[in-house]
Amino acid sequence: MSNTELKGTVKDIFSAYLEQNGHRKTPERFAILAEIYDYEGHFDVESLYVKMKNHNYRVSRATLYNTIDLLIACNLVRKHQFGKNLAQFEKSHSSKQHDHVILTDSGEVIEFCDPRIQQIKATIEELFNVDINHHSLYFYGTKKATPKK
Amino acid sequence: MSNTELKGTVKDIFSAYLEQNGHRKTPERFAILAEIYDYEGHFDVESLYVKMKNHNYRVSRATLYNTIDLLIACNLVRKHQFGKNLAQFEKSHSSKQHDHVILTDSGEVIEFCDPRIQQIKATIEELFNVDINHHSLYFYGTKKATPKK
DNA sequence: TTCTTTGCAAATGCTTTGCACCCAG
DNA sequence: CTGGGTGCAAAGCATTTGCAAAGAA
Repeated sequence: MSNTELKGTVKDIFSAYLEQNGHRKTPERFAILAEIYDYEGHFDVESLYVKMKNHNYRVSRATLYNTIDLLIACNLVRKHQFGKNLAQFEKSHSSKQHDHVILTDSGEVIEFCDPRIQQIKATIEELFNVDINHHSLYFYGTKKATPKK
Repeated sequence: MSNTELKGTVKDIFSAYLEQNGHRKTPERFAILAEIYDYEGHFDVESLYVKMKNHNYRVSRATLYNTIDLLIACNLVRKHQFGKNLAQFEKSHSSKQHDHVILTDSGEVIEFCDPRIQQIKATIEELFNVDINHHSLYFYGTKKATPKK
């Protein structure tokens, strides 16, 4: 699957979401979607704002926040708060479900996958009679002084 | 173990931490520690501020933030960001390690424990050669419409 | 045309900072 | 004494809101 096809899919999902919820399909919304899916890792609103300015696209921060909320609502974007006051975001469609290790000294963020999370999720749903929509798991730590043997 | 003894222990831990790090043992710091350990669940800075005002203790918000940072540094307090911009805190000493389920419709927070987290933690430490200091796991969901059978 | 969405700027609200005074060591 | 700590108020900064103008349906 090429990147172009992927983007097409994502655009369709967003388009369908907007339609089903009586929101208008404005060029700003699709331009923002495209810029976000151009990111590889995490980004914050300010960085996205600058990125679009550099691409000569005129958007207001208000519209960015507004559109990101819509994208979160249709699961195309995920929001993170790595302990800071600055919200971080990342695309979530067709990127493998993953969680994060944050190195508190360097600020580095490592991604990982562990299937046991899904088992815990199933237990929680059963135990508390809830439907889990999504989760976030962060491990905070530091690099070991001793090298891996 | 009585609550009084527990508080004594906590006070000693904080006292030792302050001493070892060249911080002064001010009455404000211990008063704030006591108020925080009087909470059962989560709290935010504003609520703590009001609580201390009501107990006729005069503190500034600046001191609250400052002291909470110290308490986090010696693992007596944990910080949470339940997706909001408002930081939430809770005492962490001798309260069983637990994680949270957030019901996104009602805002209710449920606590749970699952030993599999520790297994995942061990895997992560080995895999990435890191020391994990702590973690946070949040499940976001809603109550099931159908009642438990 | 109608009414949502946008951009801009002002407002909000949590948190941090500057500074003079205070007090623990 | 001395330098870190405190209260207070002002400043910072991410995010939200108000409003007139734009444009999707």
